Amino acid sequence: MPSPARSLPRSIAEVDSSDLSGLPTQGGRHAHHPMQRHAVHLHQLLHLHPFPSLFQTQLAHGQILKSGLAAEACTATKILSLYANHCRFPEATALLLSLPDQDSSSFSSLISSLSRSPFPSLVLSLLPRMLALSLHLDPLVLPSTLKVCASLGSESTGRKLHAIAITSDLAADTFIQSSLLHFYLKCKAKTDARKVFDRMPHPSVVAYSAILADTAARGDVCGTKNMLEQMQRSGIEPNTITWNGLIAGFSRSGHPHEAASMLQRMHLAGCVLDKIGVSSALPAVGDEEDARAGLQIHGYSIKCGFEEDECVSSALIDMYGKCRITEEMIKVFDEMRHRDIGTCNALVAGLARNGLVGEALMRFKRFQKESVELNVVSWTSIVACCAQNGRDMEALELFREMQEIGVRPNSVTIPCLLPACANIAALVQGKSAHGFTIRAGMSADVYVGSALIDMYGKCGKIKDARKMFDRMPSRNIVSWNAMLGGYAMHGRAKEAMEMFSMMEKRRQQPDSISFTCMLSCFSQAGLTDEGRRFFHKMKTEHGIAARMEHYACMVSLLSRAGKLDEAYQFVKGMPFDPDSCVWGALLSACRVHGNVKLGEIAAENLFQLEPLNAGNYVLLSNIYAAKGMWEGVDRVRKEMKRLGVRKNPGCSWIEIENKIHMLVAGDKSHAEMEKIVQRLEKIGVEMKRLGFLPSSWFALQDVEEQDKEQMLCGHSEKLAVGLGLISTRRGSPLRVTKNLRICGDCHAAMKFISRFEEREILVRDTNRFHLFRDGECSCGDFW
DNA sequence: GTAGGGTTAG
Repeated sequence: MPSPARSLPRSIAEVDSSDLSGLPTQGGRHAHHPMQRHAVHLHQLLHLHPFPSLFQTQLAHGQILKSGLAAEACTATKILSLYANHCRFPEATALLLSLPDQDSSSFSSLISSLSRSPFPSLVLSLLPRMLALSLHLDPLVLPSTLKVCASLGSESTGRKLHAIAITSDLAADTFIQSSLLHFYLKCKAKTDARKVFDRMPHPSVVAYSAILADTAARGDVCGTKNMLEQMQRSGIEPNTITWNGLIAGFSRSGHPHEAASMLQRMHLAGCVLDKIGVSSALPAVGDEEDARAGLQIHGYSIKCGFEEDECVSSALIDMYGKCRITEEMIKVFDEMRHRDIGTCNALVAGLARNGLVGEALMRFKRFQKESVELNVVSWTSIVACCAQNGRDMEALELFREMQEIGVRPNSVTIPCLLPACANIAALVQGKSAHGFTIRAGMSADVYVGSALIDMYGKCGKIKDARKMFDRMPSRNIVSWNAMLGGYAMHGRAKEAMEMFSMMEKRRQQPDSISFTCMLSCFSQAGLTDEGRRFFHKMKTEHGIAARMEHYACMVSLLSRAGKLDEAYQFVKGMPFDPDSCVWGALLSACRVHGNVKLGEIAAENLFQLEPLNAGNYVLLSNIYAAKGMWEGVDRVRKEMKRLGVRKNPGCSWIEIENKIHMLVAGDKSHAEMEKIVQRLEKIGVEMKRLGFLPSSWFALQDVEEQDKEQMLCGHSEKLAVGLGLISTRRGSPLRVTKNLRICGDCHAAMKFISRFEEREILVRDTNRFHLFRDGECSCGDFW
């Protein structure tokens, strides 16, 4: 016998007949003819030995290949089943397909094993051959085969199996019916699923469970309840699986109250919640309000000893993350003895959701160090985490790193990454991600498409955004809103309105976000009456109640058009307390229009709501400075000092030759800083000479001399333009993105630079795009 | 031989 340590042949062809010398022979008898000898060996090996090892199986396989004994169906079938016993499914499949004579029982038995193996997809390589040979598939194997088709989404094969079931008179079998039902539900062939169900004379509890879980998951509350009633009327009681399916379905479709009610009914029916029920029910706990229910379920899980189940724990982690109970979330994770990748991912996502980027990145790096096999979900989570928390450059870097180590981004990764490109207008990287989606065959994905529209829009490429939109094979409300948002940012009211009419024509219902985009667009474009009309239309024609962001847009719309008092009246008439966005819109308009009185009211409210936001103090201070009210400036500055509020540094990005450069106001660390400053100073001299004196109207006035000089050319957007000027070809356009609103001083300087240097400059600030061309700005100074 | 669970997306 070969020792187990002996290395296995690398391939069947490598097995030599001399390898058989070590095998036991029967009573020392040796056959003389080589063919006979092989046959004896094979006989001994396969039929007399009780449990041939994998090595022996491979030897036998090698023998029949060499000696032409392959025609012996019985031997081949035996080898086939031995391979299956040793979980060598790919070899078994290849062997069966290579046999000249194939019989239906070998196919059926191998398909049956494969469907339960880690290689269910191999079933799909056997089925076409079997169907082509018109071989009969064992009816007992049909349900598991359909299950494979369902899980792999192989719709056409499943449909063929349905036809076979009908022609072989098997369509009345309850198992086959339930399997067909499940198959059509999985393939989202709703009508066919319903047909199968309706044709069942007596649906079983399994069939009811499948259809109930699906109806609940589609959010059809009424349909689910009716079906449940019908089931009970026909004398079939739901079991644990039925209840769990209902709970999971309602949780997923965003009906937490229905899920809770099912949980209650389950309890009343005497069914005990198992760990699958726990992990199905937890996702229904969506926010702080439901946290009590979540805590109860956690207590119950501890009592039952469910917390060691990875699914239960990751559902708990997710629940605590959504309820913003982060300490408990981390505790659940840290107290687990065995963590799987799902739990690690849930933790990273939970930290990300709560803005704990540093902790998320630290944990992620620790997982890498501990050789946790991070998958595409883990990487997507950490990329999303950075992109959602302003760490855009790190998101891009992580995206690069994941590909470098061979983790392939999927159609979720891309919509997570693209906002990072959009935030810092990293057009080259965004385009490269676009290229990736085309190569990966994701072009039809509606989430990917919508994220690309958003990215192109925010990178200043509104025409490319529209091209993307027009090419999408299917669109949803997100796609439409991305396009509307793009037009809003570019102040293109005409196009936005055309888009809106197109939505109405194509019966795409606008949602609350669509109206936010429209109102913001009208605000950018200064179309007060249109804005008022849409605000009204939203409620009367679409039944959408105005939310905080709609009020903020209206305040901005009115106040930027100079109707400050009307804006203030509007705020006072709001049905709920205005938030910082609403007061913030009023305060920035007060700065533009120099209204001290209203500015003080808005600022006072903002200081209450967000005492540590430096931007509000700076705005108020600027309003005072513009009027020469130095004691006001001083008061604000002292208040900032008292509270320890520091100015949020201005930060701009510019992309030069595939590389994003970040410039921070007052930070001189960029390698080219000396040249940048020289260039800007030269421009400053020219501006002075030609009478375009930089107004220091918008800068904090009462500052030390050194700061004043820094302010003159230290603003980050100016530094970025300076860098662009010294490092790109003459005449080529510059695109700059800023984390704050562009200041008046810079606005004037950009106009000058665009003419003096003959450059098109596109600056995106928090609000909108400003296209500077030949001394003018697209916003018509309405910034 | 058929039905139920956790993690990434505006």
